[in-house]
Amino acid sequence: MTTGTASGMKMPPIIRAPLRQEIRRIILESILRGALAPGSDVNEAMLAASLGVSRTPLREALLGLEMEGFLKSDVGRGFSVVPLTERDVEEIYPLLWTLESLALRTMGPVPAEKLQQLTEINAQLESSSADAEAALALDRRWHDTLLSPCRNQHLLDFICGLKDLARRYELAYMKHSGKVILSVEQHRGVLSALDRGDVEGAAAHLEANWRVSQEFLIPWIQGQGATPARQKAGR
Amino acid sequence: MTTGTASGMKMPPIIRAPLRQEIRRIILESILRGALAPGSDVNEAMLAASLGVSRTPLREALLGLEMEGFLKSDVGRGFSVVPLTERDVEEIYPLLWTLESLALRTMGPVPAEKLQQLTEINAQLESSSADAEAALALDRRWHDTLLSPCRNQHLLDFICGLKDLARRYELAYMKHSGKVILSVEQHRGVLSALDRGDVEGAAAHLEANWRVSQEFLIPWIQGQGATPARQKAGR
DNA sequence: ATTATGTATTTTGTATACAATAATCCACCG
DNA sequence: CGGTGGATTATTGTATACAAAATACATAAT
Repeated sequence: MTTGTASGMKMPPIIRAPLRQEIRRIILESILRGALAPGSDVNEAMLAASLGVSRTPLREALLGLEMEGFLKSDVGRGFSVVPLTERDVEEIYPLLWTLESLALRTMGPVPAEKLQQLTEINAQLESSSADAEAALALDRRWHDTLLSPCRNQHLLDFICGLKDLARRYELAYMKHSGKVILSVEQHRGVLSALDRGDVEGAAAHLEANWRVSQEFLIPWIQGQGATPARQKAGR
Repeated sequence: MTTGTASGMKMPPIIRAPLRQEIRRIILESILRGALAPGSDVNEAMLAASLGVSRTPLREALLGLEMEGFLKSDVGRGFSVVPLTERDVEEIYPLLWTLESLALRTMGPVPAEKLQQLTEINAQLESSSADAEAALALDRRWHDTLLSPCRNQHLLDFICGLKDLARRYELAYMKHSGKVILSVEQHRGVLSALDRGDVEGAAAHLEANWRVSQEFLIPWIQGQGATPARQKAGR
């Protein structure tokens, strides 16, 4: 008898992740944190060397990030980080509130236990609202928890991608302005509407939530002027 | 004096497309037509050879198609065509009608000239409704024309990807059943609503349009039983 | 001094090579 | 006769190599 993966034993299957996935995570983090500045060019050889991998899985990761909207590529000139633009903000947020509302409306009533959980997260969010980084993480957790009963995987994937795009703007805003966008009030609105079974009302509050963020970002990014465009790599 | 690209002459910039893009187009077409059967495995070496390219740009194309939802990949086992499932249909169509409605509502009033164009395309659609392939192409052109004034590029990209996903189901349906899903009536509904400036009404008709397609597909795919699953490559 | 031009260097896009994992086949055992 | 184990082959995932194109640089001409 072998001691290894015996029959009845529920071994969590050994998960091997492709290199491109880990690379993607690291690069995305760099983009979100601004380590890879908006507008800057990506040098594949350098980046590959600094990550200790070859260009093949690196390029696979870069192409993925291009499809998600973080990078763009021009033939013969390679990849560059897409700039932060007012237009992007005006495109992304309506999609977010529309799709989160859709998820909320189509996923059926939220169980009471989940409401409890959401109230709790929102309380944490209220107290820890000094630290921008932590506040964003909690805000995200709140939304993810809210929509976790949604069975539409395509929809959740879209929302997830859009949230990452939005996160870049929110992080940049908070880094530059030092301010934190607070969502506690809107979250409460969503929860109280859900509490009385008013899904449409909850959706309206969700929309308001995203709209507030958008309305913080737009004047700020306008104030930044063409800054992101000027940061366009050292040329 | 040189005869070539003189100064004032507006030369349309020579567009070089990366290989992966062309490869993507060809493979997507194969998937839509069913040449690459739902559930079947993709052999990279063979496919690369048959296309006359190396595995590098081929894999880049495959990864793109995976992100779009046409392929899936398991580590160590490579790519396979995702099966046709009822669940997928139930996920994709609500997204389509929600996002097309959003585009319609946010893009402002449709100019009269566009309405004329749309009426024309719809007439063509009505007459050529014998040929399934042609009908699908015209239907697509109608929707694309309708939403062409939309300025939200992210939104249009999402819609485009979803339509490709939907097209696979509709083509499969029409190939197997010989029937054609007709949208002429719903299109007329959209147009007449737009004609009287009723954007919300138009959005409702648009939703009805997609819903009809969905309701054709669901019973059919249920009838297919687990067929797509059984077609799962030769194992 | 400034623009044009030819050359060197860098960098991308694609092809090939290699190592590790998964599938296949066949002999052997129960 | 079914199933199990081990070698063998295929296939993937990653690294490296190479060719073409773009950038940078130096030089020459106006």
